[in-house]
Amino acid sequence: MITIKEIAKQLNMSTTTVSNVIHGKAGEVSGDTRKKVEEFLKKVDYVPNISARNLAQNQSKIIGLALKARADKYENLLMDPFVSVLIGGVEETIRNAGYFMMLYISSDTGEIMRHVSTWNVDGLILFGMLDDDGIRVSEKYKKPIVCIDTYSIEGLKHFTNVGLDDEQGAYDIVNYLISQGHRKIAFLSDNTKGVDLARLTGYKQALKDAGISYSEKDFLKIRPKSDEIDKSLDEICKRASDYTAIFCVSDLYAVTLLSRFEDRGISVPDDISVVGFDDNMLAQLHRPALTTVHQDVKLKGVTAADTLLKQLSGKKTPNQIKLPTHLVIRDTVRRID
Amino acid sequence: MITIKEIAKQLNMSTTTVSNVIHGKAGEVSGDTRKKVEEFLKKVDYVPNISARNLAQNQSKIIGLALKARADKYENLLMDPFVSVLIGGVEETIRNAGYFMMLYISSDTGEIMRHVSTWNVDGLILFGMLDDDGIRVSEKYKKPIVCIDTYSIEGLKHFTNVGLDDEQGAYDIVNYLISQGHRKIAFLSDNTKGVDLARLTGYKQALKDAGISYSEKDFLKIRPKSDEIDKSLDEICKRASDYTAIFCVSDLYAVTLLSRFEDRGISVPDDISVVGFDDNMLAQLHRPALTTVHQDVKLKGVTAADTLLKQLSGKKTPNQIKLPTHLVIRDTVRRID
DNA sequence: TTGTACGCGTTATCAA
DNA sequence: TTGATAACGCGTACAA
Repeated sequence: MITIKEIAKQLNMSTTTVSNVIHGKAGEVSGDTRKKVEEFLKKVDYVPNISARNLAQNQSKIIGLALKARADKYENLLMDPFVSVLIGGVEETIRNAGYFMMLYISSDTGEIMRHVSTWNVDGLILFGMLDDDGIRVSEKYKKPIVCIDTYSIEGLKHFTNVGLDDEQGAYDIVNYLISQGHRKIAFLSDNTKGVDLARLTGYKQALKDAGISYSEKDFLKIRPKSDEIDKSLDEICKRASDYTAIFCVSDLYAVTLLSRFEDRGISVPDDISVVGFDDNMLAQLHRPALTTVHQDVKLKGVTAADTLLKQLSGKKTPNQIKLPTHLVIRDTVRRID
Repeated sequence: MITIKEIAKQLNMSTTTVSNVIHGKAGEVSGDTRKKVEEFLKKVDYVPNISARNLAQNQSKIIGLALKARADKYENLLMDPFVSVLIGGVEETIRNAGYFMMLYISSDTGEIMRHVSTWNVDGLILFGMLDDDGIRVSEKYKKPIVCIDTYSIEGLKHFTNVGLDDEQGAYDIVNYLISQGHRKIAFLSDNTKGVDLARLTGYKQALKDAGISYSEKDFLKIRPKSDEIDKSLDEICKRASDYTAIFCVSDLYAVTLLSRFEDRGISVPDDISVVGFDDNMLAQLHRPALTTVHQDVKLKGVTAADTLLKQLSGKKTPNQIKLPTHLVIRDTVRRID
């Protein structure tokens, strides 16, 4: 690793001049020396030392992507196709802008914050924060923050959120179910916070607008931990006969349920209709193919990164960005009369 | 961000003392001042500036995970469940060891190397390198490198590889197919390099050992790019009737094929048997559930990271680590006579 | 046991 | 147009 100092010595000039050439401060250096330096740089394959640069400039060119893992969910957050596609979108955008991404997965907000300050991260993208996590973060960290899928009212005051019209998406698909003659529709999820709450609200609203009543027992709770999922799935299967359709809060759950139904000889959509939310690979590859709500997950990641980049360059961004959804009708809903 | 200097000033002592306390050099500092400093550190929530530390120590505490994207495959590498689970395993291991992970996705080896040297990355995990990529890397970069699933003979000379007994796994499942009476077995993949070559070799060997001949046309080539995949899948479907079974090089392809067969009214396993490789979520959730070869992808990531960590602490590691596979028999193979 | 002084590689300020 | 020099925050050899 050759340094500027060394280069300057070998070229018999000052580090300033070399540095100026590197940064293309054309006005400050004669075309002649510029050429000489540039050639030399190429020859020795000069690569700047980012630590030194960061120290001198008090910045880092790093954007942190902090994923807060829910302890009760997967052992491996990246198992979820949603998460990985999201990361892909963020990474690509950040890289193209000349920044670097540091991925940090943790269920401990404090740990995330310590990490972010040691590295002097220039900006932060937060995913999976619930309730007041975000506020705690923003008290410590005074640089730009963009959230993904965060719905806490407090959080929204402090930073911009990139989300989805979850409520509308849920409303649309439940409404579609109703238009196909369904009136006994259950909702399946593992919690009632954040995104899941928004989708639950859309579901309830659609029922209400159609004059269908909702009661607590229409909420089918799945427990995703590997040692519990089988049991909770069995419970759900038993209660399935009370309904003509089930709206699952995600494709992953919908497809999981579909498989379980198939194993038990329950035929979809003949015996019961099932719909999901996300439109990911699972929904597309499964047979029968899943009727679901489409969202562009990669775009979500790209948008979040773009928004942060804008803030980094001093631009204002809206407080709330909502990406659209649309219905994807495939083969898991039957018209009933 | 408070600095050591500032702390020393406020406490009326030298930076050395503060630094010594931070690094737990117990012998060098009296219990009294130690306590005083420790309390103060906690109070002001001191966080070291990593850039400065790295500069002073000429290290970075960063481990780079470089994924070489194949331009002809997905638009988004992280779409592949294999890749994302792998990343999860690496990240977790690295984080638990007090290191940080920097993810870098690129199809340009030179770009990866520039990135790695600017950040003065302490060690490197490489995935997706084919042929001589690895050698080019190792010429520039003199710190520990661990490869994942790299089979180039040249590469193996230079650094340790964490792989799988791909050949054996392929041999086992093709052998299973043969034991079920199949003799017309096709191989489906998108290339014949690296891992795919190893699996192809296992497949051919199993055929050979059973006295079944192989010809070029038994290689069914899939083209995974989104604008080509439909066409190539159609071609494959047409040729499917020549075979009683198809061994797909990955679960992703196997499940993709399964869906396509279903759409065309070809019944699996009644009309044709299909097997995959990986045993990922797709294989488990699809119905009929896929008969496949299991590999522990997360363990692969964990092992790669562990191996690198060992090298970082000066230990020797074997040149080649091969993780085992095992057969998972589910519902996509029919016994024929 | 504690303090001083310097080096790490870069950028920035100011003078020449 | 160029060069000397200070500063960024930390670790550490060496002196006290």
